[in-house]
Amino acid sequence: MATISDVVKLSGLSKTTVSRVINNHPYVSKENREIVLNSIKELGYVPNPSARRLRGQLTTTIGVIIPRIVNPFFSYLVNAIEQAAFKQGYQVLISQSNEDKNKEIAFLNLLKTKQVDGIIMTSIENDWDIIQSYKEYGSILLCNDYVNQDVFPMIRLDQVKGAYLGVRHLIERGHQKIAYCTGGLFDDEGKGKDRNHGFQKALNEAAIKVNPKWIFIDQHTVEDGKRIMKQIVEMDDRPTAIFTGSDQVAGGMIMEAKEQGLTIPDDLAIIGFDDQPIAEILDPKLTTIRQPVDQLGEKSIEVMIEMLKNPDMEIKSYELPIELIVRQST
Amino acid sequence: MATISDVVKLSGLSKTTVSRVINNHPYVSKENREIVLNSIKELGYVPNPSARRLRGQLTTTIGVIIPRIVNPFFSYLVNAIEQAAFKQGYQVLISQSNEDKNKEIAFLNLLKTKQVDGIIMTSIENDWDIIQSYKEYGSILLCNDYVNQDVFPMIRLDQVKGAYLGVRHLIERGHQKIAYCTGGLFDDEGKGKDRNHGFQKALNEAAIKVNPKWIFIDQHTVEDGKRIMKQIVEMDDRPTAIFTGSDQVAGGMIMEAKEQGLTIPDDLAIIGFDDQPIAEILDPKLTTIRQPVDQLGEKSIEVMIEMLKNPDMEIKSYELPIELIVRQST
DNA sequence: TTGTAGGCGTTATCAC
DNA sequence: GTGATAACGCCTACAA
Repeated sequence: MATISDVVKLSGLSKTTVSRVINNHPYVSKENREIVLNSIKELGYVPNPSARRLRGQLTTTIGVIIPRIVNPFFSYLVNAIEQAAFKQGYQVLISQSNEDKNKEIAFLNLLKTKQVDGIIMTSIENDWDIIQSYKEYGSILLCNDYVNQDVFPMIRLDQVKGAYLGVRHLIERGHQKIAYCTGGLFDDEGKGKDRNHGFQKALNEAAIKVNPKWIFIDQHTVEDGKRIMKQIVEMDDRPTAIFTGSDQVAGGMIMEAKEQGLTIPDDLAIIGFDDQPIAEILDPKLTTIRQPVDQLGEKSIEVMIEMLKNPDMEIKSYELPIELIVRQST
Repeated sequence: MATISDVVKLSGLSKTTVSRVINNHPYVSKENREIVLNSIKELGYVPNPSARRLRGQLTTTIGVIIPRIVNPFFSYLVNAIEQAAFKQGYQVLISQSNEDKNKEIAFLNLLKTKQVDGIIMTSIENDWDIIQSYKEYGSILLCNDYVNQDVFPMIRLDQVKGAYLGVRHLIERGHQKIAYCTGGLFDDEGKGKDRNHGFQKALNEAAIKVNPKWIFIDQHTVEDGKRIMKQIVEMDDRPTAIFTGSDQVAGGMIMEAKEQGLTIPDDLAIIGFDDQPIAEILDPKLTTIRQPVDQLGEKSIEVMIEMLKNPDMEIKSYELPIELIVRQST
C-alpha cells in the first residue's frame, strides 16, 4: 500500500506539501497541487486512518449502539444512519448492547482510544452520569432515548403523544376497558415512562380508571403477545381493547386471538407501535403508531456531524413527529 | 487516556517489559508481570488500537458486507456474526453494499489500510478476480455466496437442496402446475442459479415441464409479491402452486391472494424461503425453507478467526444443512 | 509558499 | 530477563 512517502518521492515535493494537498490546506501553489494530485492518483494512494487516528485526527467513524439489530425498528434505524453517514464520508461501527451495561461501556471505550469520533446511543443502560463521563473523549448523541438533563443533544420522538394518540383513538372508537402492554415498566420514571404518561393522559381526559390487571410490562416478542392473549382470554372481566408497545407483540396477540376464536376488532381491538412491515401483513392489518425512523437516523447523523465539526456547539434537542396509522385492527 | 508510558512510569519497568506483559510474551519474571498487571489495572490502561494497527498488528476488527440490513435474513445473520465475534474479542464493522460495486470496493479498501483484519462477504457484486486481488491485504471469506473457484473459504447453505425440497414437497402434494419466483435470474449461471437447479431437478424427476409464463425473476419485496399475485389471478391458465425465493414475497402473495378472494392453500399453494419471523405470523402460516442463519454466522466467524491466526491455512468450504418447514400454506 | 523535524502509542530488534 | 531504540504513516509547529 502506498504511503505518503511514496507520494513524496514520486512528486518530488515535501511531506508537508503533500499533506497539505491531502487535507485541502491553503498555501500550496496550483502547480504543485496538480503534481501531488497526479501522483496520488497514479499510486492509488489512500491515507492510512490508523496513522491519522494516532496523530489525534478525526476517524470519520461514528459508533452506534443499539439493543439488538434483529428488532426491525433498529435495523431500519441503522439503515438510515448508515446511508446518511456514508453520504458524508463517514463509516458506521455498530454494536449491539443486548441491554448489557458492560457491553455498553466496552463500546464507549472506543471513544477513549479514538476509534470513533462520536457515538450515537439509541438506548442507555448505564446511568447517565456514567455515560456523561465519556463526553470528554468524544461526542455523544442520544437518539430515541433521553435523560432529563441537558447534557447530550437528543433526537427524540414524541412518545407521550404517540401513546396518547393511540389510546385516544381507542376511546373514540367507544372503548372504555383498555389494556396496556409495554416493553418497559409501568413507573412514572422507569423505562417507557413517556408512553405511560401518554396512556394516562388519554385515560384521564376520558375519566377512565386504569385496571391494574390489564397492565403488562416488559413485553417484547411475538411469543410474549401470544402468552398475554392467552391470559386475557381466561379473564372473567376482559378488556375490549389493547394498546401495545410494539407491532411484534400486537402481532402475537392477533395470531393467538384468532386461534382462540376471537374476532378482531369486534371482540377485541388491538393497536401496535412502530408501523413495522408486519403491520400490513397481519390479518387484520394492524392499526399502529408510525415512528419516522428514516428521519430519526438522518437527523442524528446531521447533528452528530455538526457536533464533530464544532465540539462546543450548544446542546440542542429535536423532537420528530409521530402519527397514528389506522388500519383494520381497531 | 493512559498510555503504555504511564504504565512504564507507574511500574518502574521498561516499555519492553510492559509490552511483553500486555502481549503475553515469555521472558518476563513472575514478579514483574504482577507489578505491570497491577499498574495496568490501576490506570485502567487499554492498548491503543490505532497504534497497534499502525505498527502492523491485528486490528481485531472483522468487516462484514451485506446487501442491506433491513432484510431480516441479513439482520439475523449480522446478529449471529456480531455475537460470535464479540465472544472472541473481535469487533464487527458492517457495511451495506446496496448491491453497488463501488461501495463494495470502498469497503474492501479497508483491508489495504489495515482497518479490518478480514472481511466476510455475504454477496459479491464485483467479479471474483477483482475481489481476489484484495486477498493479499487480508482474509476474505464468502458467507452464503460463492464462486466456482477455490480461492476463498466459503460457508454455504445447500441452496440446490433447499429449492429441491420445497418443489418436491409441492409435487408430493399433487401439484403439477408450479410457478417459480426468484430474487435472482432464471439462468444456469446467474444469480440464484443453485435454487434454479434445485427447482429443475425436482421438476425433472416428476417429468414436469417448466411453463415460462410462470417464471418471475428479480423479485424481493412484499410489494413484488402482491404485484405477481395480481398477474397470476388474471392468467387464463393459472398455476396451482408457487415456489418463492423469499418469505417476504410469499407474504405479499398471500395478502393479495386473500384480497382477491383466493383460498390458500386450496386455490393456490405457496411456499416461502428463509423461515423469517413473518412466516409464523402470516395467515395461513407459511410453509418455507429454513436456513440455519445462526450457524452460518457462527461458522463464518470460527473460520475467519482460524484464517487470521493462520493465513496460509488450506482453503476449505463448508455446507450447512437446510430444511423444509411445513406449515399451512401448502 | 515550502521544507525540516518531532511525536502520536505500539511492538520488534538488538544489545546487555 | 531486561531495556534502549527504531519504525509504522501521518500532521503540524517552526524555520526558511
